[in-house]
Amino acid sequence: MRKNNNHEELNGHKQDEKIDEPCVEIDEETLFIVTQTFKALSEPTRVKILHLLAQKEHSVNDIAEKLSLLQTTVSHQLRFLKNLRLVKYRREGTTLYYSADDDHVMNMLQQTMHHARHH
Amino acid sequence: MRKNNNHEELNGHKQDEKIDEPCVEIDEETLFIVTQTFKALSEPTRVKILHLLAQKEHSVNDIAEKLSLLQTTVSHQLRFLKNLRLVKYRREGTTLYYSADDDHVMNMLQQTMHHARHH
DNA sequence: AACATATATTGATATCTGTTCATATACTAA
DNA sequence: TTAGTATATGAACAGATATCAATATATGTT
Repeated sequence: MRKNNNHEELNGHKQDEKIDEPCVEIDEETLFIVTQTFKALSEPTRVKILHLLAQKEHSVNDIAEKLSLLQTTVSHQLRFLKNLRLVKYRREGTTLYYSADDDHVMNMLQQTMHHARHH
Repeated sequence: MRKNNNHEELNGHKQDEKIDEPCVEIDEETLFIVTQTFKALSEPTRVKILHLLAQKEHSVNDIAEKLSLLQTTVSHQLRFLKNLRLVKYRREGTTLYYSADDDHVMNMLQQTMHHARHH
């Protein structure tokens, strides 16, 4: 593999207009965000977690128990999702309640699951 | 990793209704299709290829040249996309012209790119 | 037939990544 | 403070995978 996966170089070449035609070249920043977003939805564990959070907020342990996963596994995946701002959390004592935080992505997930179920 | 990635066991437990509520458990087949679909969109090379095919059909070599990729790399990714029925091709002599073949996925890609460009 | 072109396939390799284990941190209560 | 609970972090391992190089296949032309 020879990919440029470091998100650091987000230099500000913003003066060129972002035309929204499909024939336009994809700038690196857009490409990174898009691929990362889809990557979040490309793993069973993360999809299960997001699907659970689509109903209502859950604590880390709740998620781990409901999905039969280790607490540490859930925590790792939640960090991934939180870095992408797909989930957020609120604290209550020592418990963190996570919930979905990106309507566009959650809608895509529901839509695609529906699409997959009906062939 | 301990995942069940083989798509073979698609046993027919179809008698239970496919309710379309978010609180329903995800069956393994749906989960597999959904994650594979998103995986297709989770890599820069494949996104670039699909974005190119969003405009019009292209031959393998055209794609390779336009994206500065090796022919063999493009061929590999096209096979991946074709297995998921995201692209199709027509033959003209020795040349294969590939084109997009899944409106839902192509719309998702365009939508998400648009979404990413505007924060 | 031989040759040229376009694409596919196979194998090797390096990189990536999801999970696990061990441990650390954060908060609460006594 | 100490103990207990909930969560996060870091290292390491194993499995997955994107790319590359070499080769094979397929089609068309002469």
